[in-house]
Amino acid sequence: MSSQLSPVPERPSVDGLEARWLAKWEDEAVYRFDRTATRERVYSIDTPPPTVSGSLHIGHVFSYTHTDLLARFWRMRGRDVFYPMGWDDNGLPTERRVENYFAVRCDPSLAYDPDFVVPEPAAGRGEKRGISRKNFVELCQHLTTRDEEVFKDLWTHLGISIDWSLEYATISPLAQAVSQRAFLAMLARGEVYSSVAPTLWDVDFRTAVSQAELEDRDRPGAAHRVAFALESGGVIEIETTRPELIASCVAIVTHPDDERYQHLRGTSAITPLFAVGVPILAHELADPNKGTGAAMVCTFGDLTDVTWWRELDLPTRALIGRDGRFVAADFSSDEFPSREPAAAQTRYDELVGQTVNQVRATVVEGLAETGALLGEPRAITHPVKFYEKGERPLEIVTSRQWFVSTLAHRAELLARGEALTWHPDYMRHRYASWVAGLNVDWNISRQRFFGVPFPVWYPLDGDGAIDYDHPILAELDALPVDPSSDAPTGYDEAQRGQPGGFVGDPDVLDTWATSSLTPEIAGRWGSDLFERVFPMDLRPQAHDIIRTWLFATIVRSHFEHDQLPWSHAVISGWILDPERKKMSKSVGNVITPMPLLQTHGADALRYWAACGRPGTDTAIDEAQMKIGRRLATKVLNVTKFVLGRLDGPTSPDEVSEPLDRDLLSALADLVDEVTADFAAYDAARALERTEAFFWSFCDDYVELVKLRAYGENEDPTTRSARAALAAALSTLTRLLAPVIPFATEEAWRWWHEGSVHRAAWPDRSELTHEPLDEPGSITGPVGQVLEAIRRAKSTAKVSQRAAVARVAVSAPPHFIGALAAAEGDLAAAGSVGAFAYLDGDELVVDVELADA
RNA sequence: GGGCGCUUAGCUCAGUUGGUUAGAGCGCAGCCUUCACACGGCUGAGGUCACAGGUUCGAGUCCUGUAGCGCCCA
Repeated sequence: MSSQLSPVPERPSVDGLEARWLAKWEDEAVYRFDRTATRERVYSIDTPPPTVSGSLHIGHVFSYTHTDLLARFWRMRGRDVFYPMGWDDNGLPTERRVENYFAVRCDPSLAYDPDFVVPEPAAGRGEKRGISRKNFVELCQHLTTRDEEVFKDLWTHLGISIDWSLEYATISPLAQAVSQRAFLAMLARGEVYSSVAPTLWDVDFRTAVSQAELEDRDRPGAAHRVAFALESGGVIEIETTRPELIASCVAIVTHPDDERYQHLRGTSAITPLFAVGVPILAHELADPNKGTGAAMVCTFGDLTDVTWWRELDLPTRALIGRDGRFVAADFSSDEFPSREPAAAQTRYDELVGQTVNQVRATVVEGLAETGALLGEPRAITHPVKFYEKGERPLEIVTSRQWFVSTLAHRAELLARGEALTWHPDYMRHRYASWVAGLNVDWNISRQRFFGVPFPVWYPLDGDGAIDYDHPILAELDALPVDPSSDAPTGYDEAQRGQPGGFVGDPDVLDTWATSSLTPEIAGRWGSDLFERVFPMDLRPQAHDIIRTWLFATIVRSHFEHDQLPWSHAVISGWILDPERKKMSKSVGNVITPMPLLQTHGADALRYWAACGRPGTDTAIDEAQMKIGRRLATKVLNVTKFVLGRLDGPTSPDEVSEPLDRDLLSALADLVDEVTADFAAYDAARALERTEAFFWSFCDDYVELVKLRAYGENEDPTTRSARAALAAALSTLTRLLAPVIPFATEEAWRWWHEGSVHRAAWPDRSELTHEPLDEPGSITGPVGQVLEAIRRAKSTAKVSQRAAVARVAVSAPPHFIGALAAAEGDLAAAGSVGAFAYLDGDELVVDVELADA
């Protein structure tokens, strides 16, 4: 049997432990989920699938370690831990990475090239080669598969206790089937709808984006004051930052209480340059203090225009096309009812095909020439909406999109957020304010390529026109489908695009519309596994994706399962660089984890991460990693020492000496506290306590009992010391195991068969019968006097081994009693010849060194 | 504009429901080559708890306000 134990090396080291134990864990399937476990026994984690096309940075180490600490705790507590890992590979970030990496772009008009070879990585910023959609998707698959290996390698080396047999990817056929099934279920229940509507649009990526993907950026702009002629004579002045949209103006609005414009309400104005009549209306959102208090409503300059357009039931005069350039318009039509159609047309035709900036310059010039521009444009800085990954301001383009109905369910979604347990608790406000601020339904259509297709086709009528009102839905057992290559049931592929035939929905789903289903994907929705793991226990994630991933997952679970997808959300902070600046690619301060891992070791990095409080941003700190490494080394060394003292098995029942019993009583309290900390999702606090106890165990207790533990094995005081050392070491090793899994495993296997990571979490019942007194009532006073003896030697600049002739202690009786109970140990540890005790209120220790 | 955090030793941070003299680690200084560990150990110095009021027998902790930093939402 002892051959199962791992040998204690001459000089223990933390170097090289990773390689040994990773292989062994894999071999022994230490982290394998037991699929037969019932829900009560399971602890399930909805792991964040990282976007593998993004760069791997130290922040990943941080947050994923936090989750692993909890996984390891619950596993040792006897729960069957469901801890899968997935990759969020579908979506625009991957497309962009593939485009840049290989210098290609997707051209859906091209035919598939079956002989296509994966190109060499592109060197510079050359012209991008067009390739077919299918070839492009294959290239995305190729690169993500490779990127995933890099991430997997990091998790593995960090000792993240994932069950790799549960790996998933959001572009996999499984995920596609789940996503399509969930979409169809929402459609059947009326929670998703398609409509032609004003949509936030990125003109570079040429796709719609959702509210969750917006960000405001401060941009320089100019307020132009423009005079509109009134039909009744005179003018009304408006102020706008987007004069280029005057041709799409549909109304002027003022605040209902704004008395300056009371008399004009209900009358009409004439747009400059294009001479289109527009009504002057009232709306709450018109700010009397902004500009002149009168604003022009265009279709569409911003989201407020959309609100005005909808609520005031205004016509549509859309001019900006999907590429961000102005499209043709007919100024003699009902859509653009110009009073001077010929002049307007001439003026406008000049603008067609131009970009927003070009049109603005031309229009401002025209306004100036005609005298409609009042004064010089006033330079301002104002927030402009951007797609978070985009480079040009978003436009609003009218197009057909699929929407998930969120606004109508706002109150229920807020209630879900209330019911969720947040760590830290204040993060719930992020969710609440996001949900409260929703102003459009969730647009899930993306006009892109590498994603999950909508499982939908549309019939074509006899003229070849698309009938959007009667979509043909995929059948459940056919999922996943790709409507661009699969024909719907009842149709033949030859009918694609033919009158009387069909067309596939050309769009793909928003990435979040699939990754919001990670519980269903990882849990194999529809199989028995799902019932064993759902709803999950834990959602760990960073705070920047509360409005996307967390929100979207709640939405889906609310609709699909009428419950929360998990009971706890642990929100991790960000990693800052050593100067406490946020890491970002553009600043160039991103730190990659692998070199740090190689320098300091996995346990060291994990220790640093474990010190970070939930939700708190943490600066990268190599000094802290060194401390972690030292802790790991100490575990090895103290274990080597204790094992060197043991002679055969021990039992806590042999712990008879007061000092030893007191140590275990204090340790029993520690176990309770640390267990409570972990159960409250505060691993940092658990570590802090454990670490403090561990060092005091090494520095004081071990030093005190060292000599006694050397004694004859038959001596009860020797056996007491040995049994206490063994019990304490076993307990502390297990308490530290989640944080430093490699060193604890190494030390544990020197005297245990099987993994510490499958060992039972400590319980106070292992350690103690009845405490003699308040825990610490002996180790405390003994420690204080030991410290005084050391101080005396340190002050006298002599070795700690130097002999002490006499120690006189003046203290209250209970203190003296504690010392007397451990006098032998204290004498041995301090090389003290004699003790003298005096009654006193204050502690006074007088140390008389022996002559040298 | 609304909201949420943060501000404690040179640095990074603990400090749960108010309760002796405010803690830890790092760094710094001094000492000790000790038979588990020099990738170590021992000891020490170091703080007006951002600021101003208030509640209380008592405030780092509770309340109000101010300032600075960060973030979320609009």
